[in-house]
Amino acid sequence: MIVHSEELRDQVMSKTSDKKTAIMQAAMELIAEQGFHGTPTSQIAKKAGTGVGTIYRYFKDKDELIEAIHEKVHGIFLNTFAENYDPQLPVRKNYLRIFSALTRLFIANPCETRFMEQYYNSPYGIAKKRSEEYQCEKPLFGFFEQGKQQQVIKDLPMEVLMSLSFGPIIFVTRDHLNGFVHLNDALVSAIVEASWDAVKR
Amino acid sequence: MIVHSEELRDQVMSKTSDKKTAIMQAAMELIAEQGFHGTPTSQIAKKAGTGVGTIYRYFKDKDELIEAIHEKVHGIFLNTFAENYDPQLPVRKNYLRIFSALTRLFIANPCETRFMEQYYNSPYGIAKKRSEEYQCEKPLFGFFEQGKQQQVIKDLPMEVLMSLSFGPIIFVTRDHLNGFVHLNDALVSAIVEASWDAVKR
Amino acid sequence: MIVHSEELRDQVMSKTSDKKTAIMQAAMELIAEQGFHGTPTSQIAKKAGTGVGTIYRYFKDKDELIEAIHEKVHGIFLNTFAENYDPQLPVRKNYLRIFSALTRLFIANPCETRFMEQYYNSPYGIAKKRSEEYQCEKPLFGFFEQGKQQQVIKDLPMEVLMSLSFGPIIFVTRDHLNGFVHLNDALVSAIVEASWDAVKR
Amino acid sequence: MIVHSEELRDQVMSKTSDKKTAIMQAAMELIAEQGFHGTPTSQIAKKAGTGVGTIYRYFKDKDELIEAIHEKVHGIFLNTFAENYDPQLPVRKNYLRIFSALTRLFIANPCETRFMEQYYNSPYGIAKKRSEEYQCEKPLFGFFEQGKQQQVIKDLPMEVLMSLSFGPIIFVTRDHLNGFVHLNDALVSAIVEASWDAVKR
DNA sequence: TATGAATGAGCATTCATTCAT
DNA sequence: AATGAATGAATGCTCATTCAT
Repeated sequence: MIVHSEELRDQVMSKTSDKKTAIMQAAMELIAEQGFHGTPTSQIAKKAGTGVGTIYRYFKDKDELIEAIHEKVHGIFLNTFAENYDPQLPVRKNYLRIFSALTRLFIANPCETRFMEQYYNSPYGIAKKRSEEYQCEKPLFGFFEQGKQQQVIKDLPMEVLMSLSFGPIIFVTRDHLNGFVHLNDALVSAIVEASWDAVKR
Repeated sequence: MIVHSEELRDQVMSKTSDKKTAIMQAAMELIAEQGFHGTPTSQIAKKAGTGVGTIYRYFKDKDELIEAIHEKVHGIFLNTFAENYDPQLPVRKNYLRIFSALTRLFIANPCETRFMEQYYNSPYGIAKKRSEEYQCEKPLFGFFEQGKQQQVIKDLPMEVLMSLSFGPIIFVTRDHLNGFVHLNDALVSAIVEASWDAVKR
Repeated sequence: MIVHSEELRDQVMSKTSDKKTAIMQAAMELIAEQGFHGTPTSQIAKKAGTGVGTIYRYFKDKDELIEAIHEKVHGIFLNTFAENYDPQLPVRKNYLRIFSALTRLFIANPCETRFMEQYYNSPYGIAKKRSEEYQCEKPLFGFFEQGKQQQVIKDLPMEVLMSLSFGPIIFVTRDHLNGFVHLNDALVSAIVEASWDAVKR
Repeated sequence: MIVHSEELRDQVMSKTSDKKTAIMQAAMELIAEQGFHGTPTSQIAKKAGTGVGTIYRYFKDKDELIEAIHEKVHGIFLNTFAENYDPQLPVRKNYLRIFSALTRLFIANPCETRFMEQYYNSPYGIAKKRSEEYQCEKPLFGFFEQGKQQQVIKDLPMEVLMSLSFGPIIFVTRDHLNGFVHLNDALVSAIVEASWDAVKR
C-alpha cells in the first residue's frame, strides 16, 4: 500500500516536474539559438510538448520563465566553482582548476552558455546584476581577495580581475561555439594559464 | 553652371546625407539603450525627425539599417587601430597604445560600444562574423602574427590571442558603462598591461 | 436502517447542497462586483472552496450557473411580492407595501440586486425575458390589472405601468448602492408614494 | 491651385475622419448588441472596413474607444436637453417637452441607447459618474432645482427626482427596443405625463 | 523625395472546459 | 464525487512594412 502510494506520488510529481523541466529546457535551447524576442511562447510550448497555457501554470509570465532558467543555470555554474576550489591548494593551482573547469563547462553546455550570454546582454541581466540579491560573484571575489592578500594576485579592483579572468574564456568560448576555433583540453589549459599571467603579480 | 550644379548636388547630398545620418544616429542610440527588439522604427523616425517611410528610402529594411550602423561604427574602431599602430615601435609598445586607445574609445562612445555588444550577441553578429566579407580582424591578426614571429607573443591561435586581449577590455568596459566600476586612464593602462602579460611570451 | 439511510442521504445531500450553494453564492458575489466577464470560474471555485472541476459537476457550463443564480434570486424577489400582497387591502395600500418592501429588499441585498442588474443588461436577461418560461411578472400584472379595473390605476399598457413603478426604484437603488444617495426608510416611502402618483389615476 | 489644395485637404481629412467615425460607429453598434466583452477588436475592424491596427492609431486602447463613443453619444443626449428647454415656459411644459424629446431620441437611436445602457451598467459608467469631470447632470439638476424653488416639484433629493423622471423612460425604452411594447408618440406623452405626476407637487 | 496613415501577421496572455487520477 | 493540471482557441495589442499623396 505504502509502496503503491509512493509510486503514485512519484509518478504524479515526476509528471509535474517533467512539464516544468521540459518547458525550461525547451525555452533555454530556443532562446540560446534565437534570442528572447525570436522565441515565441507558442514555439516553446510546441518544443516542450505542452499547450501554451501550461507555461503560465508554472510561470507568471515569460520573464519569470527566463529568470527561472537563469537561476538554474547559474546554480550549475556556481557549483563548478565549489567543486573545484580546494582551500588547501595554492592560489595559482586553484585558479587553473577553477577556470579550466568553467571553460570546459561552457563548452560542454552550449545552450546554457549561450542563454547566459543572451541574459547578461539584456535588460534582464543588467537589472539582475544591479539587484541586491545578486550574490553570485561573492565566492570568486573571496578567492581573488585572498590571492591579493597573499600578494600573488595583482592589486586591482575586483571587476578588473574578473574581466581579466572571465573575459578571455567567455570570448573564446563564443568563438568555439560558433565554430571559429576548436578548443581541446590542451588549448583550454593554455588559455587559462595565459589569463593567469594577466592576474598574477 | 558647374558651380551651380555642384552647389545643388551638395545641397541635395547633404540633405540626403543628413537624413540618413540622423536615422542611423537615432537608431544607434535607441538600440544601445533598448536593444533591437525594444526599438520600433516609429521611434527611430521620431528621434531622427523624419517620417517612418523615409527610413525605407535609405534602407531596404530594419536589418539593413542595423548593418549600416555596424559598418560605420566598425570603421571607427578600425581607424583607432590604424591611428595608433606605428610599425617603428616594438610590439609591446604598440600593444599598449592600441588597446589603451580602444578601451578609451569604448568608454568615450558608450552608445557605439553598447550597440556593438548588442550586435555581436545577436544572430546579426554571428552571421556577419561567418561571412566572407568579414575582414575586420585582418589588421590585428597581422599585428599578432608579427609578434608571434618575433617570439614576443605566445604561440596560440589567433582567436585565442584576440580573446586574451579583447575579452578583458570588453568585459570591463561593460561594467564601467553599467556603473559597476569607474575606469580612469591609470586603470585602463593597468588593465591593458595586465592583458599584455597574458599574450606576451 | 431507514434512519441510517436517511441520515446518510441527508449528509450526502447537505454536502452536495453545500458545495452547490457555496458555488452559487461565490459566483453571485463576484459577478455582482466584477461582472460576468470579470469573473473567471477559477476565482469562483477558489472563493467557494472547491476545485474548478466541481463547478462542472453541478452546472453544465458557466451559463447554466448564471441561470441558476438568476432563478434563485428571482424567487426571493417574487416571495417579497407574495408576502406583502394582501387582497383585503385597497390597491394603493398594497402598492405602497409591495414596492417599499421591494426597495428595502434591493438595498438589503446589494449582491443579489447588482447581480440581477448585470443579468438584465446582458444577452442572458433579454433572452430570458423573451422566453416562454418567463412568468415572473404574472403576479404583478394581475395586481395592476385589478387596479385598472377598479379605475384607481391609469389605463396604460402593463409594460408602461411596470416602468413607472419599477423604473424609479431600480434607478435610485443603483445610486444608493454606488453611494450617490443614502436611502433611509422615510426616503424609500417618499419615492414609492411619488411613483404611486405616476401610476394612480 | 488653391481650390485643388483645398480639395486635397478635404479629401484627406474626410478620409481620416471617415476611418475614425467608421470605427466608432461599428464599435457602438456591435457593443450595443453584444456587450463590451462580446465584441472583439477584430470584429470592430472588420465591420468598420479597416485593419485592426487602425483602431489603435485613433484610440490608445479599447477603453479609450469606448470612452470616445460615450462622449459622443452623451453630447447628443445633452443637446436634446438644450434644444428643448425654454426658460420662458413653465416648469411642467418644459418637463414634458424635455422628457418626451429624450424618450423619442432613445427610441430613434437604438444603438446609441443600448450602448449607453451597457456603459452605465459597467465599471466604466460607475467610474465615470464618480469622476469629477462628470458634469452631465448639471443642467437637469438646475432645472429641477428651479422647479423645487417654485414649489411645483416635490422637495426630494436630486437623485430621487432623476429616478422618478428617468427611471420610467429608460425602463420602457428598453422594453420597446426589445419588442415587448410598441411606443408611439401618444404613448410616449402618456408616460411622460405620468412621470410628471410623480415629480410634481 | 518625404510622409505617415493603414495594414495584418504575430505575440503574450487568459480562461472556459476537459479528464486522468 | 472531487480535484486541479492541462489545453488551445480567442483576445487585445504591437510594429515592420507598404503605398497613396
